[in-house]
Amino acid sequence: MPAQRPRGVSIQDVARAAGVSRQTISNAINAPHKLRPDTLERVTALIEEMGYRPDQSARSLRSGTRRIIAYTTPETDPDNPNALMSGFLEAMVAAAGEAGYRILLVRPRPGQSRARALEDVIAARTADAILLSDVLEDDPCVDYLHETGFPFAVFGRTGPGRPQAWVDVDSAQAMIDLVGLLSSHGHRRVAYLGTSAALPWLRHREAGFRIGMRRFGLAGHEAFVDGLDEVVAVARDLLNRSPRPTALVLDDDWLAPGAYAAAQAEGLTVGADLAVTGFNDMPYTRLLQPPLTTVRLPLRRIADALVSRLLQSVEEGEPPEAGLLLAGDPVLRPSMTTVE
Amino acid sequence: MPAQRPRGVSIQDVARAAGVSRQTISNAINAPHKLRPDTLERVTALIEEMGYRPDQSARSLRSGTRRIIAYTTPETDPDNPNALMSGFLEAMVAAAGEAGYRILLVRPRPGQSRARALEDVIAARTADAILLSDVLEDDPCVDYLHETGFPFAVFGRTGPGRPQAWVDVDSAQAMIDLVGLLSSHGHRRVAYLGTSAALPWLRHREAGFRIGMRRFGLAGHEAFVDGLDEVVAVARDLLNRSPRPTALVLDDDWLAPGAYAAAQAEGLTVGADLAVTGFNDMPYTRLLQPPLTTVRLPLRRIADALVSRLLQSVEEGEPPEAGLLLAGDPVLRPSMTTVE
DNA sequence: TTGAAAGCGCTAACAA
DNA sequence: TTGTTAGCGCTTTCAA
Repeated sequence: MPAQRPRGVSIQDVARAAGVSRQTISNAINAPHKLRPDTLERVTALIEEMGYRPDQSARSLRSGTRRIIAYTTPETDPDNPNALMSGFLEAMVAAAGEAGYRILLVRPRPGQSRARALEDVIAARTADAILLSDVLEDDPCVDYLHETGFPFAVFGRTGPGRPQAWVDVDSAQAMIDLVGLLSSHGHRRVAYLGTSAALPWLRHREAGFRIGMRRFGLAGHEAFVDGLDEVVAVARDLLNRSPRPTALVLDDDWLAPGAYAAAQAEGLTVGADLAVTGFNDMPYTRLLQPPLTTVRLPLRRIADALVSRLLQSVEEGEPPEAGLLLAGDPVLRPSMTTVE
Repeated sequence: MPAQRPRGVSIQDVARAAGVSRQTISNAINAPHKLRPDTLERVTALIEEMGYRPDQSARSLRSGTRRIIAYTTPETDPDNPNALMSGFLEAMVAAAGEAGYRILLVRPRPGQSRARALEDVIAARTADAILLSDVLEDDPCVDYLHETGFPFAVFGRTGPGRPQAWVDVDSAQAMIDLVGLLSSHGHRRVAYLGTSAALPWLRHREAGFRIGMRRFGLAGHEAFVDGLDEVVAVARDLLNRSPRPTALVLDDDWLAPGAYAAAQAEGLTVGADLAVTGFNDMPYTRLLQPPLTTVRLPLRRIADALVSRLLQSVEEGEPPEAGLLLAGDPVLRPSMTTVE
């Protein structure tokens, strides 16, 4: 039996204290220009003094708007918490906050599909818009949301012929740039170490690597790891191909400690005999010795773009017509080397 | 001018379709035992079929309960995003979800104090309870929340003589255990590398280290770094004291890559000539070569405890009387060595 | 520029 | 066991 929490000051209380109608108080907050300056000032002072804030629920019920963006948090493998999430969320909270929105974390209950959780959010009018990330190419959530017409946006990509309410990093181009950077540092033999999971963003990076290699006329090999334990062995194997590569491109920063260990085991010094590059600019990459050259995702710009699309959908009722691809920024650090 | 989003099916619609009153529909959802089985079944089927979900705002307005926990996200230094946050949030979302609550991320607006942001949450009746983390010992938010009587809980600690609605890791004990572990592996000379920031949890770890050193009769030195760039130099200096320490205890995993590099620069092999231990069990510690011995925080148990305290406050109106200290789990990995 | 009336969708309290 | 009534606090609409 939840105790009935004492309710705070209501619009009525303030109105009585000010000797005006409730409507005047409401206007002071929602449409200040409608009040005479002196009334406005008096009322505003009183609102501040009494600590009045409109009740969120009442306001939402009446106006039909919640000022909340629901974000379905991807279920993270506890072994590999998506460290990126904290940076992305961070950016989303900031971007949404500036627009007067807050982020509500929604997790499907055990056994419940993500689409079903979203259905709950929509039907219960919990949020004004929904944000998705970590979607697969044919994710049913995207179609479901599109059908309902509910405002949503995706961090990631959706295939052609599907709703294009997404914002993503141009991973392929970033990878091409990285290969170009290696080429301009004199590298000719470059190996690629990737993660074997069939995740869209990983495949885009790989594709970018291949394009870059062709474009800059470089030679190399690719190898993929399935899990933590394989990293060092597979990297060593890659470093032993002949002719030996002078650079090792990783599809994710998380592989870097393994790559560094492999180099050491092969008697190579990263940053001198071997260049290594990563992807994502995780915080710890700057602490590796030598610090890792990698690609930084423009999280804040991504978040801003997502929020602006979301709000456009909410306010105009029109979903965005095209996806938005933002450039990643290569970050040059000492793990890069120059080859004569 | 926000478009008036079409409202979905209401309780009225379902009631009409079922030929019963609204109250019966409400009861089917909130107090099923009050209905005759056949009525319940009929109504439930109809609810499912029509996709009816009670409007969150209307429900909240009427019942005074929001089923939301507000979490003020600490403002993260973009240079050092608290990678822990994602793991903690993850656990909180899961724990709260099981209790039927969701997490709302609240960030003070620029220039706004955290206490002020909390005041907004309370006055606007946005949430049923508030969760704080990263509080300092004399954090004004804690006193403010205590005075208001609003349900809240803290991940971290508050000083004696202050509200005790907190759950924390017993960092000191974990550190003592770690030193004990080193002692039992034959180590006699152990160095401590810490972060100089005056954060409570770091000071607890340091205190635990000292207690452990005394208790096990070990000798050693302490040194502190102020930033990223100092790590390797300070660690090398520590390794050069004579007699040379056989183990290096870090107050946080983030120092580990620097410690490994320092060892290498000194011609030492971590896991053979030198033991290194960390704190927090960040995901990448398992990828270091050798994988790092560290302390895992029981995030899920912390989250469960926080949620249960929060709900107790909400439901009984009684704040918890004592803090709860949970044990951290030392995780033994190959960076530990045995000394003859 | 201000005020009065209506009602958003729901559930608590009570009546049948 | 079910239905009726009232009203949570606010904003929209319309009238003064």
